[in-house]
Amino acid sequence: MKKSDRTRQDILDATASSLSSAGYTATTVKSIAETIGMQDASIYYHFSSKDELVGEVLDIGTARAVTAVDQALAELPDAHDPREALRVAIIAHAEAVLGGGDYPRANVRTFGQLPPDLTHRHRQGHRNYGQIWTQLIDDGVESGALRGDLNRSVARLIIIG
Amino acid sequence: MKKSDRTRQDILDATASSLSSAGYTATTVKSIAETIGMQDASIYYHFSSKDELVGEVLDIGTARAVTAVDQALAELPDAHDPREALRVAIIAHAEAVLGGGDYPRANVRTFGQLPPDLTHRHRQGHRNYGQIWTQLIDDGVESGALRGDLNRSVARLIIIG
DNA sequence: GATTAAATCTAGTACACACTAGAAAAGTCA
DNA sequence: TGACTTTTCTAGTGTGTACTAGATTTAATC
Repeated sequence: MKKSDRTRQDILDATASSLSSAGYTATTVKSIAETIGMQDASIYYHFSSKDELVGEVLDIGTARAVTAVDQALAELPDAHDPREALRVAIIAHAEAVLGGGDYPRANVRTFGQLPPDLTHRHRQGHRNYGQIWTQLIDDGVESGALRGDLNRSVARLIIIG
Repeated sequence: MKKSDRTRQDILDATASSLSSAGYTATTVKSIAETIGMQDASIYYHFSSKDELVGEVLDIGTARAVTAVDQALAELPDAHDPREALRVAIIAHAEAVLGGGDYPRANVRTFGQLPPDLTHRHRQGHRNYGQIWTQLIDDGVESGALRGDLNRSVARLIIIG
């Protein structure tokens, strides 16, 4: 039970690395296998398809971004300025995406190049993440800390791309 | 000599459309041919390879963006504020990229998913375009209209992505 | 209208890719 | 060790892709 877990992790790591630097198409099952010194067919003992593997990597990436932002917000004092909340959230997000390792970066790098199935499968995860930001922005507007006439969707887009 | 030019244009248009909406990988020679009611093999009478075709589309796209920005700048009064120049340039750029048709959009959509050869081939074109912006930003800084402590590379990145 | 040139089509090849089946090896534990 | 399980490998299949060769049709020219 141990060996399998380690190998599985190696596969995930190699996939995240390749996705984040080379994108979806250039990330082949063969190239992943080569990175960890395996035959490509052996990957399928651990994952039933390339897209299941990629999907898991992307899920981990969004989960990490969510965790990073949640944690940053949790560390705020109880009574905090909505602007301050937005500020630390933006920083946490940027750090996760830019410097937080391959998993969150894989999401950004492969955005717009995934096959329809994968795109659809992860829409929910993205919606959940977007929800956090919608809330932060709404808080800011309603408390008067942010201008009420800003386009909230656009603001969200600018922040999280 | 006439028929060929029209067909060639049709192929370019169909390719630009597909690239801008579906990206590089999903844009197959067969799908392009189908769009204009041809067999995929017939494309090769007009273009020697998929990448030559795609390359031409991308070249047209960057050329249009350059033209749009140049033209906007040319319409400024002789003595103009560097900030004003930057402003009209940004607007011209955004209009070209977002609403200026499939060719400029193809560049944005396929960014980061092109095969190495194509990426390399268009680096010069991108550099030239970036040069315009570097100049605009430098003008702004040197005339004192923009803050001198801003990171010019980052500023350029923010504007043109 | 006949002859030549241009343009497209039919019918393939070659290759890279995801993926499968079953044999072989490596690991586990009595 | 020996029986059993887990993991990996060898050797393929099928499919979609870019691309080619040569026949065939369509357009242009005399």
